[in-house]
Amino acid sequence: MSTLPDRRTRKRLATRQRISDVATRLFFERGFDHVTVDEIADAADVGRMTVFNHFPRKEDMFFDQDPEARQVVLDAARNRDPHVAPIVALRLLAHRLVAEERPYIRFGDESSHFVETIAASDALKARARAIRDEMVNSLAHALAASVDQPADDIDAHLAASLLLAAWTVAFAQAHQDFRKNGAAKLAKEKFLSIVDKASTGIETALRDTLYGAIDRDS
Amino acid sequence: MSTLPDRRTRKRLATRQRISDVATRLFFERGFDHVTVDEIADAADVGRMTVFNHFPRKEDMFFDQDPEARQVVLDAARNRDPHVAPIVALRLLAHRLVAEERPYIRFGDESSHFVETIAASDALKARARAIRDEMVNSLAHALAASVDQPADDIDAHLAASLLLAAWTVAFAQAHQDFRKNGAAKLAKEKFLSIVDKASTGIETALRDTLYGAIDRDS
DNA sequence: CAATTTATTTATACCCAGTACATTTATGAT
DNA sequence: ATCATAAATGTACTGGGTATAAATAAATTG
Repeated sequence: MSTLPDRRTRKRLATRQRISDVATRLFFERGFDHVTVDEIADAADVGRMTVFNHFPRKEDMFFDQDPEARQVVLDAARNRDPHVAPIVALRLLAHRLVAEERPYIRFGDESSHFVETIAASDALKARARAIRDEMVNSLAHALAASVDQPADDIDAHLAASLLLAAWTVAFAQAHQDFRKNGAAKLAKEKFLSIVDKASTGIETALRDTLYGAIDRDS
Repeated sequence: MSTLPDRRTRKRLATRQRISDVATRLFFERGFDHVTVDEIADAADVGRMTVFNHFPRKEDMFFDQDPEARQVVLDAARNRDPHVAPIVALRLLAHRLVAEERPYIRFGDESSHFVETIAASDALKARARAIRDEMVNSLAHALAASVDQPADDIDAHLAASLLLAAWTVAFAQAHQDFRKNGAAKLAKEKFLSIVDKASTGIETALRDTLYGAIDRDS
């Protein structure tokens, strides 16, 4: 399948990884806003420009593994069981991700620290919102495509927007719950209960569309 | 009621207004990112520091009349008819605001240009998202207070988040519609149809809570 | 293996938003 | 007229991000 990349590529990836690791450590230790790019460059033993080569924005070092997380959601929208309505498929995805304890929907000390680091930084909060916005758009497109509708279909955008809003609230509340009780199990349950509550409502709003109903012709 | 402010205050407000006017004009002419704060200061004939005195962020000059817009929504949540469920009250507010053609929910060439200027600038988009986020929080608090629940009530947060997500989609789609057809009337109808569709769904999701149901004891 | 091309790293110099701090100037109060 | 206060301003700085070009290392070609 994947052939061994050449030395040039290996070194590039190694450098990138070293920068990411060093940056993550510093961000976690001292907070995003209190670490400068110059410090990261020094600590990773590379030039300042090299850092910006690999990470156009400082925030990209923090949200490094975000692309994979997005892909999981988009794949679920694209490869759903055709007998299950898109909104339902995404609700089931939430259950599966929580059950599998994926790195981005997990409730533990590490991910708590992650969330708190974001909360402490305006720049990170802004980037998190931007990522969510981009996610709304790509999810809307994926949903539309999954029912053979044009990419700018309004109901798809509405569904994507409401779903991600609900997930965001659920995630925030579940983390708050975890910080309070320290019980991952309860946090998970809280997360899913909010997702389920919102999903059924969104399904109702879009019940007359292709997103809330099962395809008739399959 | 409001007594005439003293000269000091009058001058301060005048300076502020002059900066805001000059900045808005420049932003509209050349795009937010292509106007520097120094240019604004020069054009308004004030020192650079004076600009930052009145507007801590460059973006604040653009979203100058935002605070009033927020207040309208919060007031509606607080002073609703007790026989109408909060979510319904906000749906009715949307209808009223559109009917009254409030500056922030209007569909015309001017507001189109406003929207396009935001779309062309990452900084403005980021600020718009931040404002929406703050709005979600204050609306959640207002909703919770309106039914005598604690400020961090989850259902209130869910309602606020879903409602603003829906409004945002509706606003964006209606503006897209207006740019395409140039018909304000159709754009209004599109806005309200999306708001209504989403609101009924949100109401369903929260039908067992105080936000989707009429108070029993009134 | 030597020569050449190509990708990566790096240094230098710059732009711009935003902050800290000190100073001046205009206004209000006594 | 004097004093206190608030607004406007100047200077100097921090830090993220960009443009450009030079240096270095790896791949490719003859």
